[in-house]
Amino acid sequence: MRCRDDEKQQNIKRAVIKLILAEGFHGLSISKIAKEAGVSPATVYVYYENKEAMLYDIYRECGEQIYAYVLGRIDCTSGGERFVESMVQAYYTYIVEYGEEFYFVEQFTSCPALVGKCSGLEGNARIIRLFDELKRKRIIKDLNNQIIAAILFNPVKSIAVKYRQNPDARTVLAELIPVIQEALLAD
Amino acid sequence: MRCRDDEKQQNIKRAVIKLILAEGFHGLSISKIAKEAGVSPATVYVYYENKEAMLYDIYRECGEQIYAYVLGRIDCTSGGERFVESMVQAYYTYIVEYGEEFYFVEQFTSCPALVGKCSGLEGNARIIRLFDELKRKRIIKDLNNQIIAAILFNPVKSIAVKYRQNPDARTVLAELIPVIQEALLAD
Amino acid sequence: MRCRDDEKQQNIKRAVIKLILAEGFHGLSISKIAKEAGVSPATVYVYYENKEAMLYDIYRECGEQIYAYVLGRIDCTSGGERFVESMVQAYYTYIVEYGEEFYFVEQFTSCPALVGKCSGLEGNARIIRLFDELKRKRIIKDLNNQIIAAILFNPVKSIAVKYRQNPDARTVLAELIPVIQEALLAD
Amino acid sequence: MRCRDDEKQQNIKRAVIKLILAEGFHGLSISKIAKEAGVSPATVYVYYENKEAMLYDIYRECGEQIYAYVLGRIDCTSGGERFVESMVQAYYTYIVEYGEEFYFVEQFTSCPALVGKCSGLEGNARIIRLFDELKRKRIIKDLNNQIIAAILFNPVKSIAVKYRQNPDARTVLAELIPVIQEALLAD
DNA sequence: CATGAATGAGCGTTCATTCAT
DNA sequence: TATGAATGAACGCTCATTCAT
Repeated sequence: MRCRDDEKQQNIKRAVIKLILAEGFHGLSISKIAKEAGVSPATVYVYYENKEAMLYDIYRECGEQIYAYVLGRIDCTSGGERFVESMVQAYYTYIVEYGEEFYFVEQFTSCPALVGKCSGLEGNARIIRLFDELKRKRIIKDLNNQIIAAILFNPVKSIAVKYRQNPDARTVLAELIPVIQEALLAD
Repeated sequence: MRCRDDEKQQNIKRAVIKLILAEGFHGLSISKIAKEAGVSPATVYVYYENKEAMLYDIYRECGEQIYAYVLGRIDCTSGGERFVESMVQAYYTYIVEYGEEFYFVEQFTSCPALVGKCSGLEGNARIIRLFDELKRKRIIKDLNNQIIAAILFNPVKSIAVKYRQNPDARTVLAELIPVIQEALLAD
Repeated sequence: MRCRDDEKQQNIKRAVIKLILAEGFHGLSISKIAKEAGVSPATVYVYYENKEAMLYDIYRECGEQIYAYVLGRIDCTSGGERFVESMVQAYYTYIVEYGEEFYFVEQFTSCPALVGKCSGLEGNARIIRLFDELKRKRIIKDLNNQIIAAILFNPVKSIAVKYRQNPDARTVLAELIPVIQEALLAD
Repeated sequence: MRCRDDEKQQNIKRAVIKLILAEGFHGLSISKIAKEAGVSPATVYVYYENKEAMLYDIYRECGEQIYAYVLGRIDCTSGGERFVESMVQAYYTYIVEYGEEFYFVEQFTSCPALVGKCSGLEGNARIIRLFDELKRKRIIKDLNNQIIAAILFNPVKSIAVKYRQNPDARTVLAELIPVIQEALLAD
């Protein structure tokens, strides 16, 4: 018998991510996905149980990828300032390099109807543990984790979005880093 | 074609906002809207040219409403600390009181396919002018406006979303305010 | 506004009945029905909630029609022999004249998956009451109603089916009537 | 292509018969059959040329089985009354014991679109020959064979269906037997 | 202005069947 | 022989929109 082709599933995943950026969750359809992925609509159902499960699955993959990317590039051993800087840089680089995945996760996350049916990401728990550790070591202030995450990620995100493919972005980022450092790091 | 101040149009608008929260932009349909609003599908087209125009229109209304709400509750005359505090409080209160409108705007905004076809909101320009003025008065640091906005709004937003209807929210908010003040206010 | 067109619903009904005879319940599809009825597939859903409900509805109409037809042509006032004769003739004539409706009901009835979700026909209760009355009057034997109905209807049915459009049918029917009379009538 | 006496083919056959009872001919699909039979969809095509041929084949097997079962249990040597009684008992027992097969044949038979493409069953010819012989021996009346078959089989069938798993069935059957005897047996 | 009817196009999904192993 | 992958076609149904009143 023919064997499950991992490349086909990758094509489908890529098609979904690409189309979501171009047309949003509304405007996404199985037949568009199939056409973009170069397979038959029925083939999609070989790899995913249904559309909803497919989106959850891809969301999970992309969501975890973000955390893995950032966590893999953080420098936690050279003090708080370096920690913030490396985190911001990593997150910004991720958004620039993986824009499509990023926007997929963004749209999915900001839709309560979608994210509400989905359990939290594993990567998020890892970040929280990291924050707790850094607080214990008195590297960052003893703040609510939600606040830390919000200050650390959201401004970078909004700059990355606004300055998409604008060379000034790095300058703005350089301006942002000390602000975050001042806000989060213990004296 | 328009007939503002009509109760029917308000019903339609409310229906859209409610359904978007419950089911997302995907899953929204004219017939669902009509049913929820208690009108005929054809009636929707009396008030809006088509579905897309309807969404843009409602987005614009809701988006401007946020800025109007917050700008109307900011205290700009009692120093930077009070400015930050009043802004955070106003934004948080808005999200709690107008959750449906907030999520509608959030989802719309995070969808490039939608927001890309829409010009910026007027309220955003007013906020930018306010920032510029506060920078000129040396009340807030001379930072990129995108950074200021991101630091001011995004953490509040993520707390409001996470702590939805949780009484601890106000405590967390109180913790957040000094962090933002430290980050943004000129010494 | 445009008004619901009763003729359209009749066309749909006729299309269903015709197609069921030609192709069976399997092989029946909304698009075939729509084509045969000269309407759009979507129009079918103006008149029926869904395919299943449509079939139940048409089944009920056709089923009751059979009972109404036969009950309207029975001669109950001229003794048992005339009763049996008139019943047999009426039922046979119905099958010949309304073959499509008859086969629709037959197929529906013999499918447990379909008929099991459907409550009994009103006409059946009327027939049972008639049997009870005839038994009380000692016109027919005091037999289980199921037996009476089976002897009265099933042989006619199987002859009508086998001799479809064959002129010998009437001869065979004439042969059948006394057999049924002997079987059911009180001495 | 065939490989009779194979357990896989029996599983497929059983799956078809079971599913037809549960869901009707509409609602039957190769993949459901395969799942129920514990084989791959492709395997079905090893044993049957296509879906239609499979149904015809199984119908033929089940149809002949009924005749074989009943003919094997008839007592033709102890007079007409015993003949009718044994026939009724045999047929009833078959329906109770092989309900799934019975309903399969019933549904198939009552669908002109299916049965019309299928030649008559061999068992039917044997029954007809038996009737002719009994008529020649003046055991049963000289009636049209269709009538005999209808009176002999259909009432039993309708009682078996109505009284499915109801202990009263045997009582009703006992009531039916003399009626049939009176109707069919020569004086 | 307001409507329920009407629709062609498209939806997500499953179909019967074939392919490659 | 037996399989899971693969598919174009079709499924039942809903869509955004227009029509006739």
